[in-house]
Amino acid sequence: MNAQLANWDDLRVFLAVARAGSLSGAARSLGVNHSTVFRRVAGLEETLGVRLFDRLPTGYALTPVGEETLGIVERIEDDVTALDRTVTGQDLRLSGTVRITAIDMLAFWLLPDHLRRFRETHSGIEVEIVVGNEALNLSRRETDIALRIGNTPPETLVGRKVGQLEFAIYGAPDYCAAHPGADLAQQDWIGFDSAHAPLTRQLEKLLPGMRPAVRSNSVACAVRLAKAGLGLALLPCAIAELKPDLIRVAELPESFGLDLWLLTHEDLRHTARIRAVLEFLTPALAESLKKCTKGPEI
Amino acid sequence: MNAQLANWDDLRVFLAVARAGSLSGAARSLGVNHSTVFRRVAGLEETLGVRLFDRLPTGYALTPVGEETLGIVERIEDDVTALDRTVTGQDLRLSGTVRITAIDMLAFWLLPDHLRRFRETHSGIEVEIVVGNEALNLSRRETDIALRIGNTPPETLVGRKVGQLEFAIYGAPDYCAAHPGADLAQQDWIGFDSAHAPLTRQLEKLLPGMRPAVRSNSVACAVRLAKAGLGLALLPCAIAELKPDLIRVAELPESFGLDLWLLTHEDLRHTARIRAVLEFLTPALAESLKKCTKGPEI
DNA sequence: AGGTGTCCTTGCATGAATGCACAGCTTGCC
DNA sequence: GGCAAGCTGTGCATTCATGCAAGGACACCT
Repeated sequence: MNAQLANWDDLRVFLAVARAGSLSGAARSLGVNHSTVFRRVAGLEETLGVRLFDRLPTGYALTPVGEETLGIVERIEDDVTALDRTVTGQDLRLSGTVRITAIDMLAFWLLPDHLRRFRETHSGIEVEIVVGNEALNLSRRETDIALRIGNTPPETLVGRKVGQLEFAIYGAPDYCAAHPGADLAQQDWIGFDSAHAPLTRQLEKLLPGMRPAVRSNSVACAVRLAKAGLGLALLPCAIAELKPDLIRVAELPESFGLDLWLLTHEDLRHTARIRAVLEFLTPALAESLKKCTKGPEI
Repeated sequence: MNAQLANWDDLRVFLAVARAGSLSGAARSLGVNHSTVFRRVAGLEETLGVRLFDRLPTGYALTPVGEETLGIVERIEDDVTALDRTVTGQDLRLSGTVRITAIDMLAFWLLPDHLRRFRETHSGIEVEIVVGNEALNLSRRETDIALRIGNTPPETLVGRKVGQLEFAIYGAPDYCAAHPGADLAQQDWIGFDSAHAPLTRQLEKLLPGMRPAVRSNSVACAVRLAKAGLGLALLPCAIAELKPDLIRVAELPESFGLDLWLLTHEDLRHTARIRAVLEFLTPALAESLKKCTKGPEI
C-alpha cells in the first residue's frame, strides 16, 4: 500500500482550501474549525514533502506544485461524486435526507404545504430545501432534486414537466389607483436579472425599450416590490393570486407561460427516498398548478 | 461540498478489504487493528446506505454494488498514486525514506556494504530494502528503486545498466568429490522457477532435457542448496566467488551474463533523496561488479 | 492614529477514533 | 472428536484529532 499518502481525506481538505483561497473559507465550507484545516494542510505538506500553498496575509495561494495537485484532486473528486451517485442510487432505505432546490418564489409558496403533507406519510425522510436563484449542480450532488422553470432539462437529468406557470401583470392597489390608465408603457416596472432571462425577454417583447425602475434576481423580492408600490411586475398567477394585496392589472396580449420541471440526476432516480419525494410531488404540484391559472375560464 | 461521503479515506480502507478479502487481511496490509477496519467499513456502509460486502465465515466478499464501487475506487487510487509520484518527484529534502527492491541474492550480498557507506554521508536518508522475488510495481510506488536483472526496462522506468552479472557452474566441494567427471549431463542440478526465466533457459540450452533435482524461486536458496550438496547450480560469480564452500566446477561453453539495472520511475527521478541513492549506488555497484568476474583475467 | 474585520498560528481541554483483550464461530487437519 | 488457525464482532482503556480560546499580523476605512 502507498506509504506516502496514508490519509486520502487530506486531499478533500486541500481541495477546499484551494477553492476558498483561505483556511477560514475552507473551514466554513467544510464545517470544521479553521485550526483543524490549518493542521490538516500542514500535515499533508509534511507528508508529501512539498509546499502546496504560499502563505499570504489575505489567505493561501497555490504554488505551482499545488496547481498540479489541484488538477489531480479534481479528478479524484469527480470519481468520488460519481461513486456517491452510483451507490446512493441504489440506496433502498426510506430514510435519510433529500435536498430540493428551487428559486425562492417556488420554495416559499409551492413546496411547504406539499412537503408538510409528504412528511405525514414519510416521517423517516428529511427534506432540506435549498433556496437559491442560481442553478445548483445535480451532477455534483449539490442537490438531489431541482424544481426548475423554463428550459428543457440537460441530458443527464431526468424528470417530468409538472405543469405550467401562467404569468400576468400585477400591481399593488394603491399603485394602480395612483396610476390609472391602460398604457402599460407609461407605467413603472419591476424587472429581473439574467437569472430570469425568459421573464426579461417577455417584458422586452411586450414593451420594447422599457427600462425597469428596479430589478432583482429574486421573484419573491419582485413580489414584495410590487406590493410596496414600486410598479407593475410580470408574475406567475399561481403565486400572485394568493396575494390579496396584489391585483391583476391586465392580461398579456398573448398568453405567456413557462414550463415547470421536477428533475433529478439519472443515477439517483432509483434511490428510494428520492423516488418517494418525486412520486409524491409530481402529482401534487400538477394539481396545484391546475387550480392556479389566470382568470376564470369562460 | 459532498455531504454524502465526508471522509474519502474510508475508500482507502474499503479498497484494502476488497483486495484482502477479509478484515484481518486488510488490517495487516493497512497496519491497523482489525477492529478499526471493521468499524471503518461499517461506517462507510452506513454513510452510503448500501451493503458493500457480504459477511462470510471466511471473510468479506464484495456485493454487486461493492464491485461497482471497487471499479471507481481503483480509478481514485490510480489518481492518488499519480499525485504521489508527481509531488514526491518534487521533494527536495535529503531526508525521509527510500525503498529499494531486489531479489534476495542481490539484497543480501550487493546492497548492505554499499548502503552502510551511503549512510555515512547521508545519515538523514533512511533506506528500506524490500526483498522479494516478484517484481514490485514502481508505477504504484510499491518501491522507489528497483535493482533488476535481465531485460531492458519498461518505458516508464528510467535508470542505468550498472554492470553485468557473469554466471558459472558451482558446487559444494563434498559433492564434487563424490561426483567426479566432466559430463555435466550426469550431474544433479539445482534449477529455478519462472521468476528466473533467463537462468532456466540457459540451463535448458546447456543441457537440453535436463530435469533439476530441486528447484527454487530464490537464488539465495539455490546457493544454500548447492552448499548443502544437492547438486550443481548456475550462479553469479559476483556472489558465488564470495563463498569459500562453493567451488567453480566448470566454465560455460560460452560466456553467459545478465545485465543488472538500477531503475526508478520517471516521475521520481528528481526526488532529491532518491536521486542521491541512485547517484551513489550506480558507480558503487559498477565497481563491485567489475571486481567480481569469472576467473582471473590474463 | 485608531478601530474594525479578516486572516493565521498555537496551547490546552474534550471527545472521537483506535488498539487491546476477549469471546464466539467456522474450517481444516490429525 | 479435539485442536489449531483463521476469521468476525464488541466492551473498555488509551491515544490522537479536533474545537475552543487566545494572541498576533495585516489591510482597509474613518
